[in-house]
Amino acid sequence: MGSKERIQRQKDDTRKGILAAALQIVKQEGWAALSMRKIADVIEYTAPIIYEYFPNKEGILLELTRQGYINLGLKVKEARDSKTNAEDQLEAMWLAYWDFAFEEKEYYQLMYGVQVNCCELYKKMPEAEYTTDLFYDAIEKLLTKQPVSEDTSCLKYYTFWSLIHGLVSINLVQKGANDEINQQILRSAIKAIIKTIND
Amino acid sequence: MGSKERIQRQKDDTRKGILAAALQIVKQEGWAALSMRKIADVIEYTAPIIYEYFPNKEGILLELTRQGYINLGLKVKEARDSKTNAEDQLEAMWLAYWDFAFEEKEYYQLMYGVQVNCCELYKKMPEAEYTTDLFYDAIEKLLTKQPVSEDTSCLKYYTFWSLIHGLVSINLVQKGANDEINQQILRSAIKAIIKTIND
DNA sequence: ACCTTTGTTTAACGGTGTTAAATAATTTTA
DNA sequence: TAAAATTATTTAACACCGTTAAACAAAGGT
Repeated sequence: MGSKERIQRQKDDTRKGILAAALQIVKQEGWAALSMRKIADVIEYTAPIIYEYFPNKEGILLELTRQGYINLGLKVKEARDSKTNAEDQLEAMWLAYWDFAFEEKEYYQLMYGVQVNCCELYKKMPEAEYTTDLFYDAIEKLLTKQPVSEDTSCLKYYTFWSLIHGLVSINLVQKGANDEINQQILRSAIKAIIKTIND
Repeated sequence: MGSKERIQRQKDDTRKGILAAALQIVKQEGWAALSMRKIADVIEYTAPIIYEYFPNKEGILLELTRQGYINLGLKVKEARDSKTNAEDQLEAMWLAYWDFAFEEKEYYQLMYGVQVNCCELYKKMPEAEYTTDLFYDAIEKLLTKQPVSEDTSCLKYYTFWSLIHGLVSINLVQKGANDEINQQILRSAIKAIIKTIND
């Protein structure tokens, strides 16, 4: 009965199709325009069929969020492995984070933007922790004062993240900004924080 | 005919009532739960009456945004005037900005959060520029290299704003964070940026 | 008292997420 | 192969949303 597997494959395909359709709509019309019926139109089904694959609309968003975190993690890891020096690694990692935010704008908005439930997100989404851990490790390598206190690395991590996330947020909504200035802010601020990392 | 004025006063009251009702609903149930019909319920009218006072829902949000910018401007100015030293002024101003974000959480979310139209916002909202100008002035006072180039102060302003806005955003969605750590990040980062303001 | 203007509501349109019931297609069983 | 059971899919409906046009009520002016 190989038909069982064929059917399963078809089901997997429609599931992927739903996610792809959602992303396509969002890229064309933005998050506000995403609706179950539009997704159904794209995959050439009617809306209720989607509920055979996802519990509800939020389930779709959650899955896309998960994909986003996995992709971001890969990019950041890749950036780290492209350098040997610890400082260069950390800088490259944040630049990769930055690039991801704009290359995968829709994903980033979903992951850090119009979030609904956030407190419970980290529990449901271990994938989100992976990227965080990468940054923590990189920061702790730069901390000379041993043993590294949890508070110190946490503080440094949040300082970095705040700056870059803030810069990203501002640029995602206020498109008019100059890209050169962004790069200047980004690089100089990262260097400045790295410099003061052992204060 | 003093009744004309009495009627106008009543109209103004219902207009304020609409805004107050909207804010009340948002504070109780969040921005996602705000609807025209709910507002109507609170002010004890039916929904269409709101359209006598605002062109549409966005009009209400726009007015609340305006109020937010005015309030923020006042708070920041107040903070500036509480100090004499230029460095202390700038620090106090950003701390006031920070406090506003959490004291008036709903306003801040509206002003910088789930924004819809942003490119056209600054044209329609001169109030938004007031606060920006305050910060620009404070930053330029600290710049020793004269004449002050537009690019430099812009760069410094965005660095500050990114950091603080990022920190605020993260804390508005991820409530679990420790407030002491936030204050530590905030103060140390502000001081660090101020220190490197003439690099 | 009538007419006009103003204030307010009711009803409706097209849209949203979601669910239950009805139907169509497929597979299993006799 | 024909009937039964299971699965896939759709239709119809519910309650909500923003918004608008028409109907209705109340007040004002003549």
